[in-house]
Amino acid sequence: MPELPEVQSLKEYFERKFLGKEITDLKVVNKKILGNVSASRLKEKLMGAIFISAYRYGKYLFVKTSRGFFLVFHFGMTGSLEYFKDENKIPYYTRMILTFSSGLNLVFKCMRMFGRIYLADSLAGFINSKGLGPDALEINKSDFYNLIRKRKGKIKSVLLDQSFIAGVGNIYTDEILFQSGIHPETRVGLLDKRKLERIYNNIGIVLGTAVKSNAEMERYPGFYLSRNRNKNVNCPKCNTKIRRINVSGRGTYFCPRCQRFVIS
DNA sequence: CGTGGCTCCTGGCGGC
DNA sequence: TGCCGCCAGGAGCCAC
Repeated sequence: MPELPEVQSLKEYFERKFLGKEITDLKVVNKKILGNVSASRLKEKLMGAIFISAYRYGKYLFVKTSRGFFLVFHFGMTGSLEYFKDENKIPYYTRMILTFSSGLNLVFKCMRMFGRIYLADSLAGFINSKGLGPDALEINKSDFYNLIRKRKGKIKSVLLDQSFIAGVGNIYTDEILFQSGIHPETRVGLLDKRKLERIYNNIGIVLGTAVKSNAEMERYPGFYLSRNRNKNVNCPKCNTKIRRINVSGRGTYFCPRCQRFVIS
């Protein structure tokens, strides 16, 4: 589930906790989480290094080291960061442990093993190698129009595509389309400029609201659909029963009254 | 080349 | 009670 807002709050967590301390040990608990680097090479590169700054792009967290290269986290569906001090209190699903000179241990945890850790020499090079589009909070309106005009298919599939814009996942796509009053299966070619503008604005508003709420759903406004995902509740705006369908293989929630299907 | 569908992965949960 | 199958969902891969 870590989409842009969750990764932003992990970035801020990383900045508060793990910058400026020397790395004294590294244990890869499960090698499956390694993307483009072996456990031995990762250890060799990181031992003695210091994390000096953190960046987020899309759903990726980049941490710059004192040696110039970056450690990159991708959290997949269930990835997260935690720390422990007491060896007896290692979190569940710990896949990698980084120990600092302060005695603090940083944990990359990931129940479903979709998360990955990479090394990168540059931000631009890594972003390019993944084929990521512009960050969802950085793209300007005219670029958004120009890029979406080149796309076909359903609006939800396009918003989910990280090569279109980076950072929006399943839950926030549903929220953006709910707040925009647009059916998730609407073909993008059928969206007029007014509707595209509504979607563009809601990308910024929904993600911005989530970031400000530290990605804690219970703090989202009452008229947000994502607060009650999976809970079989009615539409917070019109009290119609929320429907669940499949769009590009993803569970999709929408209000059939607020988000009417458009037929060509 | 763009798009859609399948697959990976583990655990929670509903149904029988 | 215990087991089966579905669902969760980010993204890589492949077929068309």
